[in-house]
Amino acid sequence: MSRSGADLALLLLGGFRALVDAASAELADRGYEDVRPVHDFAMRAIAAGADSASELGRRLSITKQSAAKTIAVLQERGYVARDTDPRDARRKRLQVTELGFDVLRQGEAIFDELRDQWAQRIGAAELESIEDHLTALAGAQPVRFDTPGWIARDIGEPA
Amino acid sequence: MSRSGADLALLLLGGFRALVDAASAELADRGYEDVRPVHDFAMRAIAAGADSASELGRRLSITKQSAAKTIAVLQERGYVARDTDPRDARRKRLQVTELGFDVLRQGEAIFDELRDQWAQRIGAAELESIEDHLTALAGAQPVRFDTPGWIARDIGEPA
DNA sequence: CGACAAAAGACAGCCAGGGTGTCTATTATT
DNA sequence: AATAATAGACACCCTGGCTGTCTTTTGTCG
Repeated sequence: MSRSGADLALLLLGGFRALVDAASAELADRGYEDVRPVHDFAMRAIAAGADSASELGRRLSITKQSAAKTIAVLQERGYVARDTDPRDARRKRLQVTELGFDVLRQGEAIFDELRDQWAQRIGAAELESIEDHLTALAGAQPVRFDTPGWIARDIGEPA
Repeated sequence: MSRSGADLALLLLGGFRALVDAASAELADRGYEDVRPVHDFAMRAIAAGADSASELGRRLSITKQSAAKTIAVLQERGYVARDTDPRDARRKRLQVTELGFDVLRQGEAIFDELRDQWAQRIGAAELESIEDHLTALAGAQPVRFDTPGWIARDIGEPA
């Protein structure tokens, strides 16, 4: 049965949301109710070397001001620390805190568990085939993870 | 090569965005620069029978107030008409205009063209296999298409 | 070395598309 | 007839994006 292009797009979105919603719910169950997917993603980038608002903005393909906003939230919640950069007085250097790393580790484990479940349901080879195809079709572009609103929202919806 | 669960989620999102961004850009090229994916989706639901703000909200799994907001935008732009419902004085009956149907038809054609391109790149059977698997994994859940911000944004990003 | 350009972060205000709360009018149910 | 449920309108809020502006600091160039 051949589907419409719009159905395909919605299936991809549905798959994404199934994973992300499940991961967010599990993280909330583990005590991290205030961690949105975009926060997790930003922390990953910071942990990977984006140690300033401007660099984080470049990594996430968003403006430095938006990045700074996210950083402020993460700092407020104790996931990220921000101090002056000894090498450059203009900059503030970012670091993921121990708490932040704990979120990252747990998030990683949860996502991998969810993926395993998918592999068990459709077969590991099939899942890898999907991943390879998607990589070929869309994986070359850096995916923009900007997720205002819905993906950053509290779990427990819809209204 | 086995990937992480988070990578899988991002691949799905990347695929979705590749399709949606391309479709939005093409629609804009055809003169519909003010049509966001969420607008297209809302119009589909209205055309399919969601003839009131409350029903549209239920279809999209959003509040009636949010639905009303989207409707107001669509009405303003001439894609949807809203008049009193002769059967129920509480209601406003919604209808997609001719202009709105034109957007829907073009959007449909564009998405199908994009899907065909994918089928040509990875093979029609492979693409259908992906669709079937995704349907099995996540297709049973109504996907919430609420897309504040990024997906509703103008084409031409990132900044 | 000085002038100028580029970069950093902070501050301010704006936006889209979600949300909640409240209200009045209408319809449905008991 | 009384009450419950529903509709839309209005108001305000939120998140995570955006743009513009500013001052300070660093880098580049003549």
